Amino acid sequence: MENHHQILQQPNREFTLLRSTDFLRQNLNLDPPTVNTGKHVDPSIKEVDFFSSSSSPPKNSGTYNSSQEESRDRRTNMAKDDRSPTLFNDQLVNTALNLSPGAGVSRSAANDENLKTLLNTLQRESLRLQEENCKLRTMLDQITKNNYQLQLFIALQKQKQCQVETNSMICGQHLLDPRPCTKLDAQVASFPDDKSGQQGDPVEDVLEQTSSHSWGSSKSPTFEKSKPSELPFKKTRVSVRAKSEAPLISDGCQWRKYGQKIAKGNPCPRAYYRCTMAVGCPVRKQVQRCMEDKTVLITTYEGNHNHPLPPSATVMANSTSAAAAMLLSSSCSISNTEALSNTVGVFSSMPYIPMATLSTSAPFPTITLDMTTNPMQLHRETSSALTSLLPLHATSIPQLLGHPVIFPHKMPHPLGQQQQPLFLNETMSAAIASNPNFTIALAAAISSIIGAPRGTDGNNNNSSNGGSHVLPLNGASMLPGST
DNA sequence: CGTCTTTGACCCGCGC
DNA sequence: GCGCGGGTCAAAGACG
Repeated sequence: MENHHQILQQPNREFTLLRSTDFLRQNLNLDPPTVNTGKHVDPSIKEVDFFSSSSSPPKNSGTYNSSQEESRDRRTNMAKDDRSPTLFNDQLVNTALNLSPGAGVSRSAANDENLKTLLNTLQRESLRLQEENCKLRTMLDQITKNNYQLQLFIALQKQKQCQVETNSMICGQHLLDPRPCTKLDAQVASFPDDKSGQQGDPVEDVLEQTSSHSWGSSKSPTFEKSKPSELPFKKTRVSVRAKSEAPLISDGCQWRKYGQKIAKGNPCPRAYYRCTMAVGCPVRKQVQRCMEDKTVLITTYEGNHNHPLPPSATVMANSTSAAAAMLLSSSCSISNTEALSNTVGVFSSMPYIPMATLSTSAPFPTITLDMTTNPMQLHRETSSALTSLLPLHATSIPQLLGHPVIFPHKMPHPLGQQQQPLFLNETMSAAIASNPNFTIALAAAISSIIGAPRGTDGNNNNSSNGGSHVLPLNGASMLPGST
């Protein structure tokens, strides 16, 4: 744009342009100053507008005699696509207008004809490039999406293969009671045939069942009450344990504190937060310090967001939702220790997968993701190393898991500084949120739970005994137990 | 002045 | 039925 102004501000060139206007109007079948819309357009303004912006191409497109309709359509599409607004300008400025003093644009019809031809050609070329750019963007998005889906599929296939091998080795030791194939299994099996996720992603379909639910209070008028049998995740929670000196870990969402209580058995107060990124968002969280280690912050989430999230918040939400989705397997049980332990191999190459504990002793089933037991502690000194180990693939995760994403990653935090109390917390949340392996691990863990054969040898513990089992997300050994 | 936090009161479920 | 504990509400104050 500045180039245009600079050019236009030079007296000689401005003169030339005005002359060119006369010619275009008189000899090139241009409409008179009254454009198609009937509005009167100042000729000089029309000239400036002709070179001004790609987002507002000249209304008077009389220069495109041969392909006027086609060009108009293209310009319309181009105007809608404001993602690459500079291409059109650059083409015109840098190439079309040979306005160097030596060029000597004259009033001759031949030169103006050349100018017209050049403009026409370059207009078409720029439009073609616009379209190519659009296509390439679409392709890139698709490739990114497929890449992550492929990662997940490979992980699941590896896990399944190991599981089959293990089952063949230990079939004499375990009584197999194959659980009826679930939706997740079926969809994972057909995963390669799932083109562009149109048929629904396996994890997404599971997560869709984790519909919005209340924190558990029957008072809340916002949330529709339904029977637990209808909403299996109605009162499931995902708890994240992380070391943090700050009173609140930043997870990319906007929270409003609505209460605080001194819970019995813990002198540290428990704070209650509600998501305020959208009206009526049912997601709530509790934040409380661990009584044994006050540097450990326990954040418990419940519910699914009903609005788009920034990438970090999206993956965080998806991760916790995926953890909650494990509870979908309440009809399943985990007894095949070896089979589940095979997931260790799947995740062994992952830089950092937190330990996940499923507790059924609490009033509500709770998945606890322990970020404190990892040798790589989340300190300021190690934050850079940590983030370097955690690729920022946040944009690909939500596509898989069905949550729309508005913001690209590596953008300024949309919530401002208030929600970023410490760099440590931002790093911590980024560690959770930006790690696609974490989500892969959770998704694979879901599959391992559902895919694992049900033991009937009496070793199973049901939920009534209040037991818990540790999912081998970090290579830890699997404790016997079930939900 | 609008937004957010604090905090006491209230409601509800559950166990006895 | 009563008491306890968890969770939520809402008025008041703090803050930018």
